[in-house]
Amino acid sequence: MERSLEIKLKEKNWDPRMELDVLKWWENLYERKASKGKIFSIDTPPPYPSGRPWHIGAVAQYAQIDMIARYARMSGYNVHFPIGIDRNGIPVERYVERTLNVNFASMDRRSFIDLCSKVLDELESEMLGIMRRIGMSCDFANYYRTDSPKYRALTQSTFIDLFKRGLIYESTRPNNYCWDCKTTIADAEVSYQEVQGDLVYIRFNIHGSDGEVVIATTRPELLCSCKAVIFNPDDPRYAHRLENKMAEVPIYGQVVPILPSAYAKKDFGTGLMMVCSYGDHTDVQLFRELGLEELIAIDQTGRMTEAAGPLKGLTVKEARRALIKSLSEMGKIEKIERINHSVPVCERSNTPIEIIPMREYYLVQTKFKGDLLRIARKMKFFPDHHRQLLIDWINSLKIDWPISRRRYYATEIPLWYCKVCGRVIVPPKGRYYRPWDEGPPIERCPGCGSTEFEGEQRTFDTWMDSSVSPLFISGYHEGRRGLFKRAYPVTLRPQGKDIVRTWLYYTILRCYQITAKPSFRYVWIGGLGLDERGEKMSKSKGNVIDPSPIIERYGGDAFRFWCAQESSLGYDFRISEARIANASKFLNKLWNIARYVSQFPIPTRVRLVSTDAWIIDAFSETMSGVLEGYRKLDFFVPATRLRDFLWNTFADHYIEMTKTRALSTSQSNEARSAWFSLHYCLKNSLLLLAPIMPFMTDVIWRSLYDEESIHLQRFPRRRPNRGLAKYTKDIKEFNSEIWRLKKSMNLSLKDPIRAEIPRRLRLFRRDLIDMHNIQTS
RNA sequence: GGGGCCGUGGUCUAGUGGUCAUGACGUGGCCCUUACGAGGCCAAGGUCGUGGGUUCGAUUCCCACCGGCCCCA
Repeated sequence: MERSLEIKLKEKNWDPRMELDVLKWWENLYERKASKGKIFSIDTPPPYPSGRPWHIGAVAQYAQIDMIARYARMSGYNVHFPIGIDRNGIPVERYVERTLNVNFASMDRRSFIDLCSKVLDELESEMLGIMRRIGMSCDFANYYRTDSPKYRALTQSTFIDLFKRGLIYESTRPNNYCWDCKTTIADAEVSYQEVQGDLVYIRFNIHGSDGEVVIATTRPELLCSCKAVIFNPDDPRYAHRLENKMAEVPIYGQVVPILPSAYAKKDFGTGLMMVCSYGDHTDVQLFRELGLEELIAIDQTGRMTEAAGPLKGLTVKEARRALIKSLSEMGKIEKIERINHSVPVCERSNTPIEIIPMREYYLVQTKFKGDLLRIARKMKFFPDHHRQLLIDWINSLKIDWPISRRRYYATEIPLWYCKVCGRVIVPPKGRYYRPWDEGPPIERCPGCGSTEFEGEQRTFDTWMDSSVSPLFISGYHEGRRGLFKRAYPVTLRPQGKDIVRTWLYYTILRCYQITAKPSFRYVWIGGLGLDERGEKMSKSKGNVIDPSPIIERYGGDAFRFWCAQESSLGYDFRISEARIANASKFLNKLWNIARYVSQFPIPTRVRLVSTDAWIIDAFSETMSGVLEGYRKLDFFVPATRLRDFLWNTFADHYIEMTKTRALSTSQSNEARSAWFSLHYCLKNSLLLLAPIMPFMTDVIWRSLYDEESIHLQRFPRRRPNRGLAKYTKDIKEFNSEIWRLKKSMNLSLKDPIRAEIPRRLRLFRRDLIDMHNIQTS
């Protein structure tokens, strides 16, 4: 039989538009061959549609999560890869307020909810479109929404359970309050911003004497709520001298104790600190410890209260300015310093938060710290060192989790109150309740028999919803005997390191409270996508990159390959179009390697020529590194190892060394051995690259090797090693040497040259002679 | 103030207690070489942040410092 010289891959270059046909061909792919293996379930992060464009770093993370799913499938697991969209909470409300110029508080609740829902639908479909386009293999047909009645019913059911078990309580205590969002927020939702501010040095008279003390503060407007002054007991300036003394607060005139406390920082300001309700968390702590009586200086609109006397009705900023003016007129200001300090802000609106006592519901969490630390140590982390992020956060918890919010687009707290006796009505779990819009599930109050009820107006912190995603995806709400029994704990939680203290922490807490088990076996923590200079992307900085045009230009595979080879697991990575463009060159290289190989028949039985045995060994060596990288769920390793092998060894050296044999028209063993090895390396490389570059590998695979998709195949196993990989370096050096020599002699690469083949490379003598057209003596 | 990560040719990035430290981009030169010019070959370019210590030997381990990023208070 004469070998046909036909190249099976017709297109000279890989065109990303070819991916669109592949997408169509893939429809219902995994239904064709359901795996019977063990369940590998992935708690895919439900992305939050909070605006356009979607963060390109997030898209990169989803691409990597898809690689995990594909790797697990090709390793024989029965992969559960759901996809949901997180639609609850403040971000969308703020997006609606901003883009449509409305305010939730001054709108009909139902209309506002409709607006949010509509906006979410639009943003959601764009995100789903991008996910499909980059080749994600999650279960799009059954995608879920966290604002669906089914999901919200689950959130409410878990709340009802915990409420009955006494893990939920209502209490009035100082809380982070954002007057801009008009709601309480949890510590996890507070971030810090470095700002310039005035450090005001205020003179206080010492009561009953002529002496005075100077106190530095950045919050002079809180003077009215000052209830104590503290100094550090180790501070020689004040110890003994100020003990048992009282201070007179300027303007307001209250006389307050001067007390020793380790909270006073000796080197800040004058070392004296005024304790007010409430400037920061230290104040909260001190009021509690010293048993001081709080005075509310700032109200829920961010304005000064009655207690502030002449400042009443002013905003915090106005009050600060006005107070400084009065103090200085009275000669009570020693000096004002400009300083940089960090202020706590609401992470949604960037507004400085105020600490205001509010009545809110709390979920008990502090007494679970020990259990959660145990779980954190038990779960396997990829990479391991990111476990510390979780442990540090758990250790830093000091108060229970405030879970009620005064917003609209969120899951409702499913409670009613009897208007007469105030009894709390808890509904049976199982369905979705909206107490602001519907009556309670009972006719009469079991306490007093009244028929008048009031529905709870507040909603949940959105993390109350997100934190039960492992229960939702494993079918907890459909009964504990079916899927749930096999699919929980969930195998893997993949997510970004920026939401360890929220999503990861809250999930572990909530699922432990409900199931008494860890929610995951493995936790995979990805790094953050930064801009090309290594800075965080943000709309205000103007350095965001829209993923859509980039993916359209370079294709899903190029995008995926880029993000796999961009940085190691868990480390932040930089994003720039130039680097994506560069990564895409490898696709073209692989395509052309495959084109070249595609012209040869695929022999089954051959006696390997030593050059061919060498490349198979070199490939085996690459493969073991690749598989190890996959086991660590770190795609940097497989991507870079395979790129390096295919480009810098297989194409540059092996293909060139074997062209004479491979392209001969004979059916000799020498030719067939080369064909076998060319196909062997290509075929197995395709399998190993399939999770990273699902489009092109499948196109090549189906053109050359099989009618069925590459994604329904198993990963290759290692071959026995003949120990020839050690020659790789020598071969490359020898080839370089000859190329350099020819260049220095001004010869073309085809021209004959006189040279000796080193003894070390005698196994490859024939091929080296043919490759370089060497004339030996 | 505490914690984490990082500092490698102009830029970005691997990596290792031990021969000439990886690769990419960029730069310069050469090349129609039976897949690939989105390519091939060759070349220039580095005191592996600074200082000290452990060691026969450190870019790698330890300490301090400087610088960057992130998180927490």
